[in-house]
Amino acid sequence: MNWLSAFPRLATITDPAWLDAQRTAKVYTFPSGTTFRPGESEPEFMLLARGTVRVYERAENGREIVLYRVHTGEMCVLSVAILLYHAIFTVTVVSEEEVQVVSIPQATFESAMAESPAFRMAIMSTFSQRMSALMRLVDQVAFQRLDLRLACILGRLFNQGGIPRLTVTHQQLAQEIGTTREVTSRLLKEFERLGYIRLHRGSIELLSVQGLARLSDERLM
Amino acid sequence: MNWLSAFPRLATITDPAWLDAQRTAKVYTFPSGTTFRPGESEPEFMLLARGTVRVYERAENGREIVLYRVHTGEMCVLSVAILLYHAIFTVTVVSEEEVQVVSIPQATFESAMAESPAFRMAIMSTFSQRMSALMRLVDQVAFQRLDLRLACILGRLFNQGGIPRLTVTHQQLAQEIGTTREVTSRLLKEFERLGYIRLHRGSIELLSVQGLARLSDERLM
DNA sequence: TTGTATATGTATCTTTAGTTACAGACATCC
DNA sequence: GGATGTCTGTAACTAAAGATACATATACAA
Repeated sequence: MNWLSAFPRLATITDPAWLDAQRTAKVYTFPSGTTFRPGESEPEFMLLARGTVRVYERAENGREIVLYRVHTGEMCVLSVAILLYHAIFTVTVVSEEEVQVVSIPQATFESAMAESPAFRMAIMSTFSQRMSALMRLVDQVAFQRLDLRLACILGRLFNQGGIPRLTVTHQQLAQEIGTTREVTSRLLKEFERLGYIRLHRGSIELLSVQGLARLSDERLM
Repeated sequence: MNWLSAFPRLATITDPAWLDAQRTAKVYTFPSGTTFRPGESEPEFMLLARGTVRVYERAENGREIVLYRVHTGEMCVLSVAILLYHAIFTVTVVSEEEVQVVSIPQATFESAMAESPAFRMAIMSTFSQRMSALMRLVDQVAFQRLDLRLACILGRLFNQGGIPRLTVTHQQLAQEIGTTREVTSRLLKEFERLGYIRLHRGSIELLSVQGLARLSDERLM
């Protein structure tokens, strides 16, 4: 049960049904860029032991918007909704790096849900967080201008990375916020003109945290 | 337990903990237009025994967008998220008609969650449905033009009503889809010009289902 | 070195949506 | 009837975002 260490919270749960479920788990490794279509394969409960996956919607014309990410140590609520309620999603899931996916079969997952209160709570907690994040996202997309949303994303990414240099293309940023590459380039250029960032091929350098923050902090992240 | 009849699914559950919770329930009646701020009052689990409430986000400038509605016989997942995880929401909830709200205190709700698998499943099912609806909403807002979204809403409302006459103001429709009254009026006028609807003061008459459908059916509801 | 693929820059134009600023219509309550 | 409030119509303007159409630039590989 090597993978368990990625899930500190779940690792403390000692209910027999959950321990049982652990034993039936299979661990798969997928390379970066693997796409998953929720509901296509045999439904199993999925957890992410390593890496990050991006959950996004894609429009007919190819534009995309990121709904949220699942990070190391998090659970996939989509798989829960599909398992328990045959929910249907139009989203795509793609790994952003090499990922280790833990997969637990329906039967033992359902036992764990039924018999382990702590496991249950962990699942529902994730549901609840995703819900509230999605609500905020609707608000942002409906009412926030693109430049502010872009500044937000940049701020968050710089923050996560820890270093003042982001390895990301304009296209990727566009797909993050649901617009096109050209629009993103235009906005980024404007940020550069204002002295907040410096643009390089394939990466962006942070010059002024304050500048970006002035834009994005006024609005909620 | 008069109110139970509004919840056919929950009424069939006979687990003692849930029966217990039922006994601790209080029923309140609120007039149309009552607004609730999730997280403001003492957290309790809420169900809607009668009426409809609208859950929406409001921007600083007053514009609003509807996230979803809770109808008679449905449960409020916001109250669950707040109860169990102290989740924070920026949404507003308002009754659209006189509503009967069933309120169950934290203690007995948690027992029911812990000890009644069927009750649990009902809750999680609602979570799962709201999640998938919110994801589609993000997609719509990000990629769908306003006229299509308006046509969708009109189609749905005409359908629900059953009659070819809708009692709704342009302002209300604007607040449904996150835009302003003027824009809505413009779009409606265009629909009228195309012969799909006829506009009256405070109501809209359906002339051509096909017309609206041609607009909205191409895209998913 | 010469392709080839990817990434970016940018100008121009169009479309969509939001804003401003009223005018007029209708409803209701004194 | 007159006052008041709500609802609708609409023109004119602005702003934001999307689309089009290339020109460069860089990286990497053959």
